[in-house]
Amino acid sequence: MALPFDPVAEAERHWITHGWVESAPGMAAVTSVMRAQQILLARVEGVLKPLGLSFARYETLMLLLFSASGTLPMGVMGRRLQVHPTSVTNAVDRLERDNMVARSVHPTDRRAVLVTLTAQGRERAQTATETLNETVFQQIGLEPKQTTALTQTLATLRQNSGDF
Amino acid sequence: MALPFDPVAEAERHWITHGWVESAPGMAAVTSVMRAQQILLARVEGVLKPLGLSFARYETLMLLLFSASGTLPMGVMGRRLQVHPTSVTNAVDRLERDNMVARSVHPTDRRAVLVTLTAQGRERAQTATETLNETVFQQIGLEPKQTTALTQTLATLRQNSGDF
DNA sequence: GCAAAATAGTTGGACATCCTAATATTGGAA
DNA sequence: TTCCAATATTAGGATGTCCAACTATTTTGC
Repeated sequence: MALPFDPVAEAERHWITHGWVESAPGMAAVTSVMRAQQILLARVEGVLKPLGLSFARYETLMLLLFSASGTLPMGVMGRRLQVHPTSVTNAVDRLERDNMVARSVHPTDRRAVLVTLTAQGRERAQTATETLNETVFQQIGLEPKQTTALTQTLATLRQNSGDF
Repeated sequence: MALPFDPVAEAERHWITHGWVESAPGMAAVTSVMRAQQILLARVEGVLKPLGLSFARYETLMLLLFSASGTLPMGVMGRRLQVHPTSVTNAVDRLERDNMVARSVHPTDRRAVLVTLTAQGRERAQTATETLNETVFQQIGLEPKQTTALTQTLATLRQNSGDF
């Protein structure tokens, strides 16, 4: 038996009690997203940690894995992942240190740095993905219909926030 | 016209291409939650930063605001907020330095530390909430029905993950 | 052509968060 | 009483984010 106590629902009741009725549903939704992210991130990182990866670095590897040549400029990666340039530098530093990617100079623009997936990085990305698929993505705690509905609703939210 | 490019949808296509069909919906849902959280957190922290608050410290203040006496032991706060004891210590350190809360010794259990909301902290929490309500919670980018559906779906996910 | 502006990436510093481990104090149970 | 559990703090390490400044390179505009 679970605890008879949902922090989000309780916060929503407090919001209504304080007269913030119109904001209560939005607050509950935002708080729910925050908690769900915390739960899912913990599960994902629990899988990745033994493999020497964080979620940020895993995303970086997968971006390269999905690119045709396994090579992308730093700037492109930052924009695709929607993170600060320094975060890309940081992630690539660690991945390079662990021999999962390699840096090289862009042939026609010597300001740019190309990042290439190594064989080891490719293998690690695939191993991580298989484990994530089995232990997290195939059992996120929702029925198939709810899962797709969640993705669609969040797509609307993201689109209305200018995410794409 | 928005960009014709949703990173989540693209990742889902890649998943299917690689034969990870059964995991694709879950991956899309998890990635969507991650991105949505990033977007919402940025909006919330944009409001809170000028007020000298982070989201974690805001949640700490609200927890005290909603308690009957405005006073709670550290341990209770950590469990309610689901964060590590050291994070509570850190948050309370900052809030106490800014005179928004005060520490005191528990009258009957001298191991425990009580945290009390100050008048200034109460005022700051209310100001922050009013701004958040107007600029974030009342316009999260979803219709009312979608908003409540999102909250409910995430409640199911959280419950199935043992969140409550 | 050449100086100025823009771009790509890195660096160092400041912060926030989480974790682990160790510590001091206190409370409760055998 | 003695041992074990609980409460909170501290210190140190790892991660990630953001900002400002910096180098190197490329592009732009006169």
